[in-house]
Amino acid sequence: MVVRRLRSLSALSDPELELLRNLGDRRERHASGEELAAEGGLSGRPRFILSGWACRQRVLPDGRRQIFSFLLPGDGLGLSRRPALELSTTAALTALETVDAQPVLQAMQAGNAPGLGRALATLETLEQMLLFDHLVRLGRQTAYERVAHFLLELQRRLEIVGLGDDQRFPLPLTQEILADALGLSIVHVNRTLQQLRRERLIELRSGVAILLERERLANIADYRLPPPRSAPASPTPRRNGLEDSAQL
Amino acid sequence: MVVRRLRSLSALSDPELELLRNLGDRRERHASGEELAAEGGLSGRPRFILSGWACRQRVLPDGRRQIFSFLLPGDGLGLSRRPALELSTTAALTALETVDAQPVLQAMQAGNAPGLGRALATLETLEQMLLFDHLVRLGRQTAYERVAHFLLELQRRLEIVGLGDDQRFPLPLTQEILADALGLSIVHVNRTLQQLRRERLIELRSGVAILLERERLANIADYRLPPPRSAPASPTPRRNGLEDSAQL
DNA sequence: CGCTTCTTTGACGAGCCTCAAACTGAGTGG
DNA sequence: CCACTCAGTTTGAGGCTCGTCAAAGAAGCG
Repeated sequence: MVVRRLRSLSALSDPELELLRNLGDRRERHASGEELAAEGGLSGRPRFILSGWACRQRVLPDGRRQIFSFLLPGDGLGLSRRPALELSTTAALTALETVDAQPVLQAMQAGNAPGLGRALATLETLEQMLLFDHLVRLGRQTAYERVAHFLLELQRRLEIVGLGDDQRFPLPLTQEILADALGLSIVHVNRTLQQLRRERLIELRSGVAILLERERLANIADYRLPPPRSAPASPTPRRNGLEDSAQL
Repeated sequence: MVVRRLRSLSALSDPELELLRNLGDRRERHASGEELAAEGGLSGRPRFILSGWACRQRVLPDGRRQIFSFLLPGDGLGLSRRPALELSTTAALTALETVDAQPVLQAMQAGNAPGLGRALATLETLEQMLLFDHLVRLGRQTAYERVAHFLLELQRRLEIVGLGDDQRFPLPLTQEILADALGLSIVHVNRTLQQLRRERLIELRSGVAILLERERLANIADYRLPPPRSAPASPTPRRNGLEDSAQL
């Protein structure tokens, strides 16, 4: 999972791969709904996600909530060492399994992991790109476009780490969570999904999404995918990212 | 300007201050509307803004535009060395004056500018906080709240660098730019501003904004200011940040 | 089976957008 | 000094998108 994600960002040397594969101990499990860190920077507890979904969000005093980003298997939490402010909270959306990423950061600081350094730098850039995409969705797209764009983003991200294929992927989110991410009401998310289904663009049932017509969706949402960084991921036994125990 | 901004983030040693003050050469001027860098990372041309306003934005193929953030005097462009992707473009909103920030980055890499390192790290964190604030505005606030929140943010940021006081500040933006930042139509921005004026919460004329009732605005918009980092800025001869020649 | 959580549907209204046009102010040139 | 233009602001009318309220199904779970 993590190996796969980082390799998609930069070539890694054998010792670097070895380091990643040895991260296996120091695993941790978190229940759905658990708060992983009060701060945005998560300073001091850098981790990788092995399985499950989390999100970064802010809750307003009147109960409104805005989700900033989703964290999927292979993504990192708190990898950038920044002074922490109350930027956002990170919460597990499903049961979650993580590993300590500290050894990776140490190797980088010691200077003997240039590939990992590049990979993590690119990871940060990509995260920022996702934030920008999200701003465009919220600021300049209709509900219909937002949902389509968001589903395409998830499809792509999950395919990269080997969860799902080019049209099918796990989607363990309630419509309330979608609403809080996309800046819509639950009811309107529901109606929008129905419309996409009625038009045979997507299918959605029991935690699995299927993009029936990716091309048309991409046109609707003006979805442009990031330029590929390295060799495309090789086919892998399909997993849904929500198993009890996940690989690195 | 730059000195003031960075000092508000971290204590700086005398040599560090000296370094900043010697940045003066290698100034550059940019006309309003000019594109400063095609990429988000701006890699290779790190700069500080001495005077004028810029923004980071993305333009959709159908002409819609979303502004991600505003860059004010004292802010940096392309300071983080990230692999550049087509994340966003940076454009000057007014005539702009910048200086090369390369010497600062070099001193940091050489390891002999810990204060500057902290300052720039905090700067990045604050930038991300602004992005999150922006996401909340776009996703979960009404037009009325958005405008109020945004004006409060600008007031605070400009006060920190000594432009304007606790209720008055320069605002060289057209309503079209406001609309593209706040995810609204020009017409609706106009109506919202009128409402705020009618209710005697703000005044707006010829490039200057006045927040008549900051407290009430802050309540309306649920605006919470970031925790202060160091001593409050000392009073300074007021400037509007748009002069022909600006100080460091 | 009965609870809770999630999804779905309907009715209604408010917020915001679009279109269109008038108005203002700052140049620019005759 | 007066058209004239051009960018920006303001106003009105009308309509679509999306939110709110309410309640009825489904679906998971002990």
